[in-house]
Amino acid sequence: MSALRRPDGFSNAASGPNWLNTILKGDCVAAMNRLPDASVDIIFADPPYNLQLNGDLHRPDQSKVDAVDDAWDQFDSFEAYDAFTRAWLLAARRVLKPNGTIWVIGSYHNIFRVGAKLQDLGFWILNDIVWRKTNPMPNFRGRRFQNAHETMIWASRDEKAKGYTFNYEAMKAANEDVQMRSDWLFPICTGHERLKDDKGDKLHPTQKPEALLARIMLASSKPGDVVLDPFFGSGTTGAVAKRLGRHFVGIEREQNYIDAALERIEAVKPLGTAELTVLTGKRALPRVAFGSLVDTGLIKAGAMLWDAKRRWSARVRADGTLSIGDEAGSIHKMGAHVQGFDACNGWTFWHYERAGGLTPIDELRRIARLGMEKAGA
Amino acid sequence: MSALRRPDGFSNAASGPNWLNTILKGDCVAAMNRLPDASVDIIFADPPYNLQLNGDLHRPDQSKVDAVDDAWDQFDSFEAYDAFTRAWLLAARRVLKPNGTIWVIGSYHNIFRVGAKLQDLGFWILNDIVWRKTNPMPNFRGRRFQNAHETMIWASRDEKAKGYTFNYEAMKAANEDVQMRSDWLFPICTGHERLKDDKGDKLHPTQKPEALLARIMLASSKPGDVVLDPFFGSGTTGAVAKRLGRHFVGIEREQNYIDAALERIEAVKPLGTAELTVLTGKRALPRVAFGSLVDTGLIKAGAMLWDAKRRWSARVRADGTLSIGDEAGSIHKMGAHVQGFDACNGWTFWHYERAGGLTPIDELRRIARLGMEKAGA
DNA sequence: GTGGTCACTGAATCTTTAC
DNA sequence: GGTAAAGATTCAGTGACCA
Repeated sequence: MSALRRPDGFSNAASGPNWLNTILKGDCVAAMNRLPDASVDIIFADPPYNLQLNGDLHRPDQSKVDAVDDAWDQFDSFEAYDAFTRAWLLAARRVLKPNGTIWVIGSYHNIFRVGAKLQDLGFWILNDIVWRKTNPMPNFRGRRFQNAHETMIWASRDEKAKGYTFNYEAMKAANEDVQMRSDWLFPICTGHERLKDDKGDKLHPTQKPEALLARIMLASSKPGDVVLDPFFGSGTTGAVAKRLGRHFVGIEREQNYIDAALERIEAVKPLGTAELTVLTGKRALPRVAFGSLVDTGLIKAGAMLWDAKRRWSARVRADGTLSIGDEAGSIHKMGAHVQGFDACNGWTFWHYERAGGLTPIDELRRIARLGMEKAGA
Repeated sequence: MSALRRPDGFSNAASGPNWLNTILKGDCVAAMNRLPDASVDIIFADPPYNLQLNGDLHRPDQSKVDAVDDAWDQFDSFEAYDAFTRAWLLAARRVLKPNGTIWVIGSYHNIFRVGAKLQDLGFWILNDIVWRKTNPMPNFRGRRFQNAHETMIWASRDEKAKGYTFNYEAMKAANEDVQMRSDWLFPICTGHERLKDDKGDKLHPTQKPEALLARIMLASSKPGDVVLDPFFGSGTTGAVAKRLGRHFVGIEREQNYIDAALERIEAVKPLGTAELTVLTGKRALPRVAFGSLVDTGLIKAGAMLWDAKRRWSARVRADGTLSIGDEAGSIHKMGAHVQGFDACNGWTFWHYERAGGLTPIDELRRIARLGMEKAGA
């Protein structure tokens, strides 16, 4: 294992496998093949886009656009690009945990090929996410629409993997309490965040903004998770992972990018547990069994419950089930039963009498949780 | 040709081929195969998204694909969808004019496969456009991001086809005078625009908003162009085409959709010629040789020209070239020369003295064009 | 410090016509 | 077909420098 020095500041510096929080040098497929099966929680991949640029492009002021013409972005054909994509996706799939997810970013030049190959290999697309750029480069010749976005695909390892991490509440809380949409707005990476070389030019042609990676990790990983980036480049994934209390594994071929990324990551200060808790949003609320409400006396065995319009009623039994005539079952089952539905949230369907009106039993659950907090549970 | 009755209100009702402004009933590949080569200007296609093959899909040989519950595994399903996509894209490519363009809309379920196949068949992607929905359906389970957009691919027939229509200036003017971006914001189709069946339910599951089609046609077609929609459905393409002075050809298999679309299109009132006039830029104006300004006396041989800041000057020669010291050449060449650039627009770079100030020689070109108009040239 | 000007820059599949 | 010439074209920033 050609693990490089591990940057400072990781709590597990002395523990964990030797490839954790390091940058592996070399080809991404070969490097991934040296990692164990099912060893990473999420993968962020920013593969070559295969831009297929022709000649030079000049701005109206005659200055030349600094194009991405690096050798690593050159492919002979779509077939060659597809073969490359298939190879690294296969390697990535093996190292991904069964409930892990993968993110791939691209533009219209490559993203359709990547998406099709993801599906071919059995990955299951969860969302396509549009990164809308606040400040994209214009279309200088006025021959197309301004290319103002890039596309990310978020996919689970396979269709049956339902246990992937999605911090729904955290995303909602971060989005003014409405669901986070599939279109995200961020500036491109400029200013001081953009790494520069000795001459003051951009170090890497396609450095991604940290805000983008932060949202990805906050949405789809937990503190302590391992994030793999097979096209590590300037190390944005590693920097954000360290700040957010995740572990990273980077793979990169070029030594100058590795050096810059290590230095960058070492300078990152991890957030404290308290700050991370805030970012993670609402903690998962403790589950409350309806029966425990009976046990603790919040509601008494024998009490009557109604739906909001008093069309149906049920009696609370000592074991925490409801009975209606001869039938009995959980609050959910019985709510579904009377309505003729397959499913029902009994907490919001059933109500109890209080001060002459009806109150959802969810209120009792809330009270029960307050009691659990006080108890330090 | 199984052309149906042509809706009223088309100026060419008595002329044009018999398939113009009609809906062809049947399979889209078979129907397109009955149209002539290179006969349509743009194609808008909203193919089935459904990868479960529930009866909507046919193989290229017209045999029906078995429904979902059968032994078709995922890979076979994707293969069948790819074959279907390839078949209709090939047929579409033949009927598209050399400088025509195609729009395909889809979601993450199918758009990656469609995009890859477009590239495989030689189409050249110009943009991918994101339709951001103002009012998307929420994600009810809270297990993914709200799927708040759909993706459109805009492609020319092949890489070398540079003569496609793109009304850049009109799009820019419609967007607060900055160039139109690749992310568009529109509501989904609801309210009175949404066609209803006898029971008041939505007639078609995926009726697209007219605003979306309007932007597509205003951006990439001219009045009088022919717009083909091989998955016509409720006829949004036809309705918008008629309103915007374009011709349509629709293909649809289900008679109830055809009936509804015909009725809908007949009710549309076309806009007048004046309202349809498209803002054009300098590209559309007649060319003027600088020498002709000298010939007509708008500027005199021997006159001096300066750049806007009077850093450089040049002398007009009788043949319409400029001289600076020993060097001479066109207004463009000399403008580039003094600045050390490869290229320069001499019309806006060089200025002449008027009323004590400097005016671009482009003003003289404008005057010359006015004279050409009066002369009826 | 403040404000104004100017130079520079970003994953880019970026022209049209005449000869 | 190719080559050469004409001529059309940019948005949201950041940062340096100067008054």
